[in-house]
Amino acid sequence: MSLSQTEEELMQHLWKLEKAYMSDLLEQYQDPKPAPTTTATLLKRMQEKGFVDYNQHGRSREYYPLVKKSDYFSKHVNGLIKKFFNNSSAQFASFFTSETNLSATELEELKSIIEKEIERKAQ
Amino acid sequence: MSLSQTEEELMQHLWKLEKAYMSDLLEQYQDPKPAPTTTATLLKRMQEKGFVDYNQHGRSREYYPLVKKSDYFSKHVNGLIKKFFNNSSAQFASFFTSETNLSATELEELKSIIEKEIERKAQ
DNA sequence: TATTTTATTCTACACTTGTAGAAATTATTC
DNA sequence: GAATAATTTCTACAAGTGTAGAATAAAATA
Repeated sequence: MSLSQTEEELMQHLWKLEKAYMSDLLEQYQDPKPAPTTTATLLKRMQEKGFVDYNQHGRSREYYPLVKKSDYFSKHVNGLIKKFFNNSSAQFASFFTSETNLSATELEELKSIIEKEIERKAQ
Repeated sequence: MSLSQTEEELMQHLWKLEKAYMSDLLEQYQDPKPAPTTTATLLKRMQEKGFVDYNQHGRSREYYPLVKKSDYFSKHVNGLIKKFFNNSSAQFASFFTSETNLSATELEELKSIIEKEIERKAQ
């Protein structure tokens, strides 16, 4: 089971806050904010799907994510790579590098990341 | 308007074939293949969404994609970058490099792609 | 030409998603 | 303690999605 668009947006807020009450989550939205009941519905569905849980704190609940943002994200990227590049990360990387508009600085940065990664692999 | 999961799968087949009749598309599926009516419904919806069109060839239609796979893909990646990395491609690239399991060779390859890209940018 | 096959449209239906009001519950404040 | 505010659940409903049968039309074949 995966998150829908709006559920994912809410999840982003929760990841950012790490844990949050309803009111905290509502604050995160730009105007026009969704109705509290809307957010409550989403949280309930997300809980059923196993993406969040909560601790009852007095009258209300402190929600927290059950999946890490990085894991969720990795799954997405890997899905993309699988679907569009026949499961080849290298092909993806190549496409990514030439297609996205990385600045010269960003490219240099990326190059050094890769060099470090090559180092690390060589150990 | 975007493609749903199953529509996207069908689109992949169409991208692969470049143009195709219903029967060609049905062939692309593994067993259990969807009912022809299911595929027909999807094609119709995809046409309404502006992702495919067709040429009437005698009795039936030769479908073709209206959007390029690379464009569609770019949009996806950019969406991901925006959502998960606050719109920083560099941050994404860094994450990508350390998280995916690129082999030493692939890393070297990627490095040289980046070097070429740096060259190109320097012009 | 009559029959079979193939492609398309229409209709349908269950499930998911986006959205939120009504009602119930509980906490807070006057 | 009574009124107000916040939280949650229930209910609801329109769109979108996954899936395909019935009906139709047209083409291929016997």
